[in-house]
Amino acid sequence: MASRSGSGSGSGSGSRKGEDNDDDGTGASGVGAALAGRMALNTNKAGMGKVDAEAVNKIIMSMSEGSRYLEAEKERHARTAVRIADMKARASKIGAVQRAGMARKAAVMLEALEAERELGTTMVLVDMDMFYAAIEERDNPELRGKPMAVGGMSMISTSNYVARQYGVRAAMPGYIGKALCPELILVKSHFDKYKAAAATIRGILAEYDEHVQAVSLDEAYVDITARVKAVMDATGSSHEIAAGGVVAEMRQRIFDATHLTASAGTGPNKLVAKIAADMNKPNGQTYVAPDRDAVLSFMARLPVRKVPGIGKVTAQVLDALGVRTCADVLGERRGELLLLFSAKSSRFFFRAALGLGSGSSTTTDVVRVRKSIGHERTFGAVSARNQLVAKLSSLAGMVVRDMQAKSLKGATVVLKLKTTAFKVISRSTTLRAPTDAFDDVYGAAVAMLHEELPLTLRLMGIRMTGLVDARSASLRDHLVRASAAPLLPPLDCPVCSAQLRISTAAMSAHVEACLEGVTEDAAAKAAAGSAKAGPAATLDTFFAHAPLPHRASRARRRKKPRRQRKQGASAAGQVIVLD
Amino acid sequence: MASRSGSGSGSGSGSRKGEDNDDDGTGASGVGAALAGRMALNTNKAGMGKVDAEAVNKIIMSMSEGSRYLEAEKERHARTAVRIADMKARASKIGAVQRAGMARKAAVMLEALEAERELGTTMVLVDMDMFYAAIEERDNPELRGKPMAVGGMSMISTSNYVARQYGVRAAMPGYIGKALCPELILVKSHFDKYKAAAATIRGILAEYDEHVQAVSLDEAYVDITARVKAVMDATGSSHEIAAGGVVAEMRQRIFDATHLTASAGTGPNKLVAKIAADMNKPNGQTYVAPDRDAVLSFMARLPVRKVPGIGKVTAQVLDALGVRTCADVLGERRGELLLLFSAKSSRFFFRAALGLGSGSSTTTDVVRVRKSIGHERTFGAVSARNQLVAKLSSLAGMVVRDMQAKSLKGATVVLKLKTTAFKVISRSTTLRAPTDAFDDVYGAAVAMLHEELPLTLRLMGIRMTGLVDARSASLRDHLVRASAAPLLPPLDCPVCSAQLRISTAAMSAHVEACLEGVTEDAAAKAAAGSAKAGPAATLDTFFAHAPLPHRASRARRRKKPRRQRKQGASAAGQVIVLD
DNA sequence: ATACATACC
DNA sequence: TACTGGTATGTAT
DNA sequence: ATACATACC
DNA sequence: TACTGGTATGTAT
Repeated sequence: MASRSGSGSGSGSGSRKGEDNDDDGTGASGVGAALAGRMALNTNKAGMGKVDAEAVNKIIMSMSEGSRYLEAEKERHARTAVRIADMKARASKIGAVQRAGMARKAAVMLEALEAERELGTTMVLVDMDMFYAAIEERDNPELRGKPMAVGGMSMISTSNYVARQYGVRAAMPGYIGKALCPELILVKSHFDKYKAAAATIRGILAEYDEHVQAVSLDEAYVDITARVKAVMDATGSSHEIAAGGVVAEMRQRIFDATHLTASAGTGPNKLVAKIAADMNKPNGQTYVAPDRDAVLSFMARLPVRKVPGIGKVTAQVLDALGVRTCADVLGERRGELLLLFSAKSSRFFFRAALGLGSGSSTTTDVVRVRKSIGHERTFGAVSARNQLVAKLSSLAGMVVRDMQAKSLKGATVVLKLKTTAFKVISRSTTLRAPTDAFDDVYGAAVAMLHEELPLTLRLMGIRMTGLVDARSASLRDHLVRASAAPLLPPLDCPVCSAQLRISTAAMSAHVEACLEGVTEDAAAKAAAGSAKAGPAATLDTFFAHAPLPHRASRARRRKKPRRQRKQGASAAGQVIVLD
Repeated sequence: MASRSGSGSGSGSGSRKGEDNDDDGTGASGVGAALAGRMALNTNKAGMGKVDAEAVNKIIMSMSEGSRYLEAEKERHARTAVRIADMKARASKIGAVQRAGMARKAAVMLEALEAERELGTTMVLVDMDMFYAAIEERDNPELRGKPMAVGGMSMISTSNYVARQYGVRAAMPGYIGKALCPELILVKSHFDKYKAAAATIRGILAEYDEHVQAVSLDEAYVDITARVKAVMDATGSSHEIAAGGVVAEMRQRIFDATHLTASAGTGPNKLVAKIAADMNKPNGQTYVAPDRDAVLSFMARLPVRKVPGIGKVTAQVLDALGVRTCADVLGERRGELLLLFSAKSSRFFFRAALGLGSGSSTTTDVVRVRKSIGHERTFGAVSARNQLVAKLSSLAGMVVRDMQAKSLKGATVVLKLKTTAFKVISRSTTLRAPTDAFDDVYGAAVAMLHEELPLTLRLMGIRMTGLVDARSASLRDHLVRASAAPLLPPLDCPVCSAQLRISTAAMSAHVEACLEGVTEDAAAKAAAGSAKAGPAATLDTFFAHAPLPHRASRARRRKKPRRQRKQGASAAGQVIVLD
């Protein structure tokens, strides 16, 4: 249930900045209040100290009154309510014996997890303060001290701390911001400047850790283990002093280079570092010692909502079970968690509550591989087929351009639609072979769109998944086509060029074998290709440090339409995929 | 990849008996020989000591020459070959570092598994010797000493030990048996007698363990833990002596009551007991002490093929990796297994190689719940729609009758087809709600069949899955319809005028069938059949000891056809299912 | 494979 | 007037 | 959810 | 002449 995003999921243009995007309940009660809470802001956040939450929520609700957006929100809220009710019902049915048994089982699991604890790493999360807004203020001093946000009337990316006093924050529509604070200045975004600053910052961070992991333009993880050790060895100072000094130095250097402030968190893994960074904002730093007790007491009082991966829905569900803090996760209710959530979710909760981080032993070994590429656009209500098709063509063009720029092909075309009632629909088609051709992508998308129309839409998107390296794909492609062919004509081996009249099964075995002998060759070609491809034209905050050669994923075959899957067309020669 | 059937999967009418149904390779080499090996018999089995494997295989192959069956076998063999080649290729790519790392990981896993070992139970598998054949010999002494098998020209269920000398064994077509041994006597089966004997035997076994678990008519697990302990306490004898005495007594009592001999295996769990029972056949017993070393040395030299759940395909794949015995599983290759197989499969291999049994702590706590009910029939080549539809109606009648007799309803109708080329096709439809109504089952099946025709078939089957208790289902049904089915109008069949509240797909199938004049007929037949067919009308060897109250599984909703899933029809009120 | 929900910035 | 865009992942079917 | 392969008796 | 029938489970898509 909880979604766990790994180290580097990220942000494209228009992304909102993280320091104030919250949404939890206020202290109010009742259904209406609960919904208000769902939409409203959290006063616990940086820069929100003096906000009158009730007044702000009242304005937000009045602005949304009767809107399609609010109606859709209510729908979602109703579903969460049903889900919570169901879970509570299940919880109430748990007998004392079962409860005790599960609590014991949870204790055993927790012990096993504890054994995985590693404290040898010193990780820092550096998080730029109100990044976009800070850059705009820096470059236009007139803005300082005034309520300001980067974005437009439809959506705000980041707000400065003055604006936050009024309840104006990221992911809020500009017109609501204006309602909250009529003097609010909305500044258009300047991504080139943000990217330039981000590059400067990364350059500095890379001096501390060549594998610095950028999460977004304004956030990055830096492994300072070696650096801290060197300082300790040289100065004889404690770990805390050494780490504190290194982080302070990093922040100072960033400021000197960019005139932007950063906050930072230091801990034995990314999870702790990330949470710590949130505790002393803006322009501050927090340290958690690489010590079991220090980590546990740091986590204990933490609301689960602060754990990255536990969002508003999961936090609400947990709250309904009486679980609010990480200590609660490890306490009396631990057995229920095991019983009521999936194995993955409960394990994730337990790991987080123990402050254990994401699992993989070292941080530098995780090679991020892009898994999808897509674009989506919001527009005014459109029903006309020809208009929608035109927009789709434009989206397909963007996606194809990005795939080609990255030498990737995609196997599955995902069409995303959002109706004017804010209902989101997704449809997907898996192609016979991965493609980067406009006609394939556009054709599949249009076909799916036509299946759904008539609709009145406010958004469409196209995304490609099942990405493979374009060059290795063409080889594999051949293989797949050959092996899926119904009858058996003479076949050419795409690798050694031999023409063989053998069964398709034998042929695919042959090609596999040939492929083994050619791998280095292909890899070399791939390397050459990527060298000249150069830095991508697209905004590329994600995976900024993922090595180029793309791990080819399993080739996929398109399910043949049933009509064709007749007796004659035996399944001979299919490529059997191993588990 | 390996399929793990639990404690009690079983046998229906025409089931072959287990003691000689093997199929592994002989010592021959080369592609042809490998295929021969795939089809041929294993001379390692009970009663096959003097068989000239090569001669037998030659005859078998010559009988099958050019048959559709053999062609289909070759196809399957080719796929396994590709799969093995692919796995070997993957294995060859494993670097030394990765190999060492995985071997270490495997060692850790093995240690964890070892911690789960339980030795407190004494389990026996009682396996009747050549059960059906023994009963026929018993009741017709003329057959003794002559080569004989129960079955017909198309299929043999069991053969006696004389016939096995000729290579005649279970799961072999009778005409091949005749070719191997022209004097072979084929005796028709008499299931009433077999069932009567089985009931007598179970009655005896139940005196030792009231929860005796019947696997099939001729096999059962008996937990004699308490009995053995009582004997030890009373006589002061060792565990081995006490257990040996109890098992010998059981076998003697079975013989006294039925004049049939049994073999038995004794061990600390079902896995060990089952394998042990195979080691001293016929009319013998084998004991494995409840001691870690005893179990490990018992398993060590065992070919993996002897592990229940590792069949001929998995054994071949393992063999290609150099894994033949359970010791091999735990040896140098253990890292590769972890890398090359799914987590479930490798864990299963490891557990088995350690002699650990199926996992659940005690044996008596596992309540077997039937998960599907179905029927299938082989017939001569048929292409005609009306004939196929008529057969389907008959199958639907059988399935519906069985569901009603057991007070079950099924959510999903699975149609199974086998072409005259032995290609197996399955199609399934999940209904709006679980049903036990003929029209629903038949309608869905016919609709799917029509989607596939034209085909020339040799078999059809219908199976229902997603079973729920019929009474609780009707409640749930209401719930599901109320929340998930926005509009489900009653439809009138324009042919028979019946007003049916079924899906449109089912309806159109119904109409088609009506047009062909099948439905009323079939429905009438089915009704008549179910009326006079008592609860015991079906052969019921499976789950003989499963308590009646059926655990209701999650209700399912049928995917609405896309046309209906439009903007207006919001998803409000759906039942949200928790994880 | 497909559809959708959740989460992050 | 007016509630983003890009990506990953979990879960159910 | 759907399709198919493997396995057992 | 001629290669079953009933059930469970794993895996991929």
